Amino acid sequence: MDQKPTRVRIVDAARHLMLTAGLARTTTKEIAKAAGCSEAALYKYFSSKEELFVTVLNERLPGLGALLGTLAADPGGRSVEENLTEIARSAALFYEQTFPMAASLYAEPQLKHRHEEVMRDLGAGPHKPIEGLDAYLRAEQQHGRVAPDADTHAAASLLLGACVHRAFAYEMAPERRPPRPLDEFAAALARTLMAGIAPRK
Amino acid sequence: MDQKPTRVRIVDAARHLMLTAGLARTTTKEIAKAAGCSEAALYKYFSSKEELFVTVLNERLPGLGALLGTLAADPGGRSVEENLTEIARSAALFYEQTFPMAASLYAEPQLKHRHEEVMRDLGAGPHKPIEGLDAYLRAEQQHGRVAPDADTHAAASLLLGACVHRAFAYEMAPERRPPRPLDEFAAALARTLMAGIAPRK
DNA sequence: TGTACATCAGTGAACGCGCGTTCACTGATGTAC
DNA sequence: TGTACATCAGTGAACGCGCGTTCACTGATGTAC
Repeated sequence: MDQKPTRVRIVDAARHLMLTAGLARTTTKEIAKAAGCSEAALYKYFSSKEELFVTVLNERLPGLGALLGTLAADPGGRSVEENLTEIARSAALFYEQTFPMAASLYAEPQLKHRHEEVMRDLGAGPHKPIEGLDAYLRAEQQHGRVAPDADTHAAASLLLGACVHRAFAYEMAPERRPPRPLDEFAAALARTLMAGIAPRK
Repeated sequence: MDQKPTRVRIVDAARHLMLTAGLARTTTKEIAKAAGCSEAALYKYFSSKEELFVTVLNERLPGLGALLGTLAADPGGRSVEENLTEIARSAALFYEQTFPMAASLYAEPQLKHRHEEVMRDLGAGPHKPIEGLDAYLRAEQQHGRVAPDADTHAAASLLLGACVHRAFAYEMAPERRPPRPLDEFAAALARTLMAGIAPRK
């Protein structure tokens, strides 16, 4: 059982600390300790701590785009409401993981700005899932499974917004659990939203 | 034109820096400079920097509860959709102001934890607006202006979530403006949501 | 009124500490002959 | 095969810096007699 390469262990350690300890407590010393190497070793692979952070953000943050893109191309055999439930579930899990780290960036405007530049060049960003869901809903509109006069952008904002809010309000406050389990929450959002955008019979 | 008391100038300066410069760049030196006093003066009024921060968070963050409480007690002469539009407008403005500062706390778990304790003792917190809006919607349900089988909690999560998400995705990224102006956004959310929870005729 | 003292908001300069970063170095592995 | 050298991942110890905090002090104002 030989170890992973040092570079990988460093990025993993940094990511783990950023998620659990908060950006401010993620120091070079702590990263090195968690990665099992010296602080000096960090600088063999990254020119600065900021570059290491940007690497973590770009290499190790999961994307939400895949699921949304797939659905827009092929809605599958399920109803719109079932798809929306699944999207809400995935989005809530995604934001639970991602949100604390993204939020941290508001404390370090310089780091946030560098991250945003990279995101923009990649065509990514927090507005992308909205656009993806919007595209999916418009595709369903074409198929007549969503009312022709429905505001798909508003609907996308509502659904994903509720998932972000859940992460914002209830994560990292371990003593206060969300009032509803994830599955029930996702289903309720999809049902409530669907009632507003379903085609009139 | 005599000045405001030093304590007030310190808290104002700290708040302003937290909002504009980010938590990590809000140092005692910068606060003192902005308040026009010495760093030592900070310690005449606050026992530590953290206490100053907690003071700012508790004394100077606006609340969203007031509007929601008023509406629950007295829906006024307007339609539910009009009220929801107004709520969405207020909430979006509120989160635009508040969100960057609240998000900063994710970088400093210790500070975040202290803030949460105070919030809990005050009975406040980010889940409260949801509960307030939920209460308002249930009141409207009593009056027959919201469908009896509507999921009011899901509806509240959707509306306020979309407002948080707007702040999250588009604030502090000055080059990328939100795709829709605030008024239009708020109206679209209210209309889309209302279609789902209005009583069936 | 003048005088002696108490109070108190605020300061300048220094403090120790932990941070990100650098530097000269080591020891293992590969390679040429 | 042995020997001399090159390469390279990684290190221990130190560096300067900026941070939050403290301390002895000042100078203005209030108060007792």
